[in-house]
Amino acid sequence: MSNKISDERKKEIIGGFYELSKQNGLENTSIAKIGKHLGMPPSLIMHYFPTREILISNLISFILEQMLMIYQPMLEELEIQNYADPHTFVDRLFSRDWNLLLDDGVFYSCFSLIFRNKRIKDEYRVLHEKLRENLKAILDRDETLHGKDTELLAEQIFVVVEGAYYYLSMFDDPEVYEEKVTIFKNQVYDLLRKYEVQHL
Amino acid sequence: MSNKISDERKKEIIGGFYELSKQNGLENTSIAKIGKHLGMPPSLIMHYFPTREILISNLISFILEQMLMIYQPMLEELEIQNYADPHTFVDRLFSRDWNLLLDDGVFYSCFSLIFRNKRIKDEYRVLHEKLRENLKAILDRDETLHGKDTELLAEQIFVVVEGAYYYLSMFDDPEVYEEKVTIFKNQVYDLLRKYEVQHL
DNA sequence: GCATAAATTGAACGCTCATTCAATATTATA
DNA sequence: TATAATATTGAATGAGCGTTCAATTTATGC
Repeated sequence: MSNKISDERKKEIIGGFYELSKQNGLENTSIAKIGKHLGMPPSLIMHYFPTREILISNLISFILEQMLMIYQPMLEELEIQNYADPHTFVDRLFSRDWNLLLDDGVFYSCFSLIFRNKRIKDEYRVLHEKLRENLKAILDRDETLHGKDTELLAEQIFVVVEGAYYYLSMFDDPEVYEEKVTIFKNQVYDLLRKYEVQHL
Repeated sequence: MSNKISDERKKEIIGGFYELSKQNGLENTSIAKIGKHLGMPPSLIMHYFPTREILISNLISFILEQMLMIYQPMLEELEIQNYADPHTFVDRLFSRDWNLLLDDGVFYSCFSLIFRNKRIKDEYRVLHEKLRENLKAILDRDETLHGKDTELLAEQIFVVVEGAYYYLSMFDDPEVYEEKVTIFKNQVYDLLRKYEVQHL
């Protein structure tokens, strides 16, 4: 029911903003450049996003929505089988799938804004809590983990995943990269195993 | 022997750059603003740092040097006693000490540049490798860990530390913050214990 | 103390920035 | 079809940006 043209244009603009930020960096992407890229005057962009701050705020919402998409295939599986293998999900977290959804450079540029903007910080925190809650939901359906503190386990798994993402982004050599991925993946498997074993 | 005035001025400029970036963000800190802050014309800044890129490059070197200072008190202890308790060091990593040395906002702003600048990426990677090597050196002097893969252990410890730093920066409530710090600290203790136990 | 080099100044450059505004074109409503 | 609302245009604004340069002050070495 809501205004269709308006919504489409907004999506288009945020998409262009994201694309250019990916190429040239967030700090080098001006409203004029977005306009040129999309073939529209800067004034049209400012019609939909009255200030640059609002524009950035919307880019961040877009980015955080993208992040949640890592669960997309998992949720379908959950619906069909009422179960999803935690190990498979961990593999997925460490695969390149996430990079396909979201550019790391843009992500960390936006992340660095949390330190001077409380609203952005809150938005990031909520996203990270959602990521953990979703993992907890997956863990809760695994019977080997029944009765365990899956909230704690999800927290511990994700802190390794996030540390790994951060650290691995410094390595270009695919061989070294894969070697390190294996280490961190095993580190998470150990956590899962530790919880499973306590059950016996 | 080297030029004293020049070196002092350079330090002063980088210091001012860092201070203003802390307050207003890296992307909002211009050469003119640094000049005004330090009471010198922008042309003097450009005399010592011919381009803004070079200025940023030097800021990053400064920041990474600051990070290594987390080891300062530890190295003295190592020299005196030829031993440093790994648990004490882990506590130190999770304390606020690191935040005193370095502002998180500036740190992550600079970090986000690794994705479009290979030289910065390399510099960050080298720093992180140093952090791990230093921890390995501490672990190697602990007899309960003798003969163990301390390189792997250091890697696994730091990935938790780095994930924790990232995630914890989203929490302002001191109570929640402390609760989560405890979780991640225990996670690292578990890693240490796991390696120690295997020894018996 | 004089020559040379280094440090410092201040004015100026062209460019890009986010933002504004009034005018026009398009679409929706009645 | 007339009217109102929305979408789009293009030109203009002043401020701030990184950078250049020639001139001047200060320090250094002989």
